[in-house]
Amino acid sequence: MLVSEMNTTRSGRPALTRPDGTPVRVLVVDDDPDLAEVLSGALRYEGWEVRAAGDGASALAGARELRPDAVVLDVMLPDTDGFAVLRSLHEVKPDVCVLFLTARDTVEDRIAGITAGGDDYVTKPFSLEEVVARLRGLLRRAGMARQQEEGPRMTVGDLVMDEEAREVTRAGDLVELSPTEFELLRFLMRNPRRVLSKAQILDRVWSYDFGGQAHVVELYISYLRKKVDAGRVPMIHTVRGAGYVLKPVV
Amino acid sequence: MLVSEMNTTRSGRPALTRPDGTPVRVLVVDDDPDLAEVLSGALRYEGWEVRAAGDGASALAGARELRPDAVVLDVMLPDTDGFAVLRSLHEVKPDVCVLFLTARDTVEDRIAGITAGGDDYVTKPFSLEEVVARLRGLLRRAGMARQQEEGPRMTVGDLVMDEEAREVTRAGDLVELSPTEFELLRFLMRNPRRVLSKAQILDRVWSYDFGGQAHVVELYISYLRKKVDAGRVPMIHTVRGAGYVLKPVV
DNA sequence: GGGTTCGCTCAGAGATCCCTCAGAGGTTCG
DNA sequence: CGAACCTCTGAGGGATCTCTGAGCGAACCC
Repeated sequence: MLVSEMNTTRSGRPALTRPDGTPVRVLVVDDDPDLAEVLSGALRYEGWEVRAAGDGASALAGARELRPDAVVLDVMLPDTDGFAVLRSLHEVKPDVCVLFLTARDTVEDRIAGITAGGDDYVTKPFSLEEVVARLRGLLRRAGMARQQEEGPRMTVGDLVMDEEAREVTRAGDLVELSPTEFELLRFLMRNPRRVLSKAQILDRVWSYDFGGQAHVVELYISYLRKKVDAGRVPMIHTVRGAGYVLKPVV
Repeated sequence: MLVSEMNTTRSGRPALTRPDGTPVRVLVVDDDPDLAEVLSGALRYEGWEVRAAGDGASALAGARELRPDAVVLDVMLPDTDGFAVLRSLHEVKPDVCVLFLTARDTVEDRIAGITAGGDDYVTKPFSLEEVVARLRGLLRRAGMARQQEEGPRMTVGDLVMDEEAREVTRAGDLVELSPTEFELLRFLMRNPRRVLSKAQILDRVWSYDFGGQAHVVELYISYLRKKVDAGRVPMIHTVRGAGYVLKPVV
């Protein structure tokens, strides 16, 4: 296969593909057009084929047409509730993975049983990294894993992240991270050798409704350095005026 | 056999398979579509091939087509009762295993009749872990046990669980557990080194109609720690903001 | 070299998460 | 019918996490 024919993300990273090498297909269902747009953009950036819908009816129509591998589905929809849509979706395509989006106070309500079938959910407001990570997890477990680097393990130099165990080691030593630190590092590790601006990081790692300053990114980079680079050859580098890079030690 | 051809669960665990290596086939019969959906999802997650039916007639049709190894059968059905279906099922496939779903107040002699035939039952409302465990037990006893790790014994580090004897030992010492504690630990042991969220645990270990808070999970984790980790190197770890992991002591 | 911008780090307030205890209500079993 | 056990709710308290603000140093620009 020619390199030019290879399915890659816009970022140049090899994409998670279907077994036949074609892009993963995802349907996004949310009645907030802005949110649907942001989500679709983020998923396209992963190199996936995306289609959006605003209600249950068009979600079903979209599913019939696209035959998606995964669906990102808001639990609260104008016409029906998510659980009914889930059933119809499984009728259309029994092996589809579903990632539910729920409001924080809906969690205990109708979510019962959803994760039992292997599906998953995230609560609003979420970060795009989290949505992408969960989707990748779902797709991987469902067998959509043609990518070489497959398995829940990610490596940059001597830095290793096991997403399932939520464990990070540097040169074999365990590095304990808070949730935000973990997500930030995951984003950096998924984009090694590539300068990421503070704005980019903020957009991906922090929830979409975060109102604060880009200053937090500096703060969390400093936390990460203390834990990941502590006393070792640094992997996290500042590019003044541009952002940060994670580079494997040569 | 290639690794890629191996029949595995979505969670990556090796699946229980038929003697020829193909997935176990299960028919789910329940007239509540939500429940049938959740059950089917959970069984598919085990790596099994599942088909659902909502009444006795379509159950028979499904059985003729799928030729299932096991049937999960609601005793109360809209058109007939489960026992009539059972008789017809045995005509279609004499060696099929049956797991009955019964209401709490089902007459006792009927239950006695069920278990006499080597089949089993669970009372509603049940937890998915319980259904899956019972099915695995039935299939194992029926000779559907090609999996290496077969036998009713499960081991993580020095922690050993005998599912049939309902006995748990840590480093040889007997650990006495209540029913819920036992099921929680079984779920953890079936997913070692893998962070499980409170929602996941709730969906799997508690009954599908449980309306309470995820707070109970914390409580039961604390009970388990007192019994399993008591005075020893801890195996149960909290991952703040994510869930819990069971890890063998290194 | 001096001023300015940019980035790093410390300190601390407030929020959140998690653990544990105590006890009510239900169930089981003798 | 009573005792033991089990399950769950609620509250308190402690630990951790996240973010703001401020001070300081380094890099950049003239």
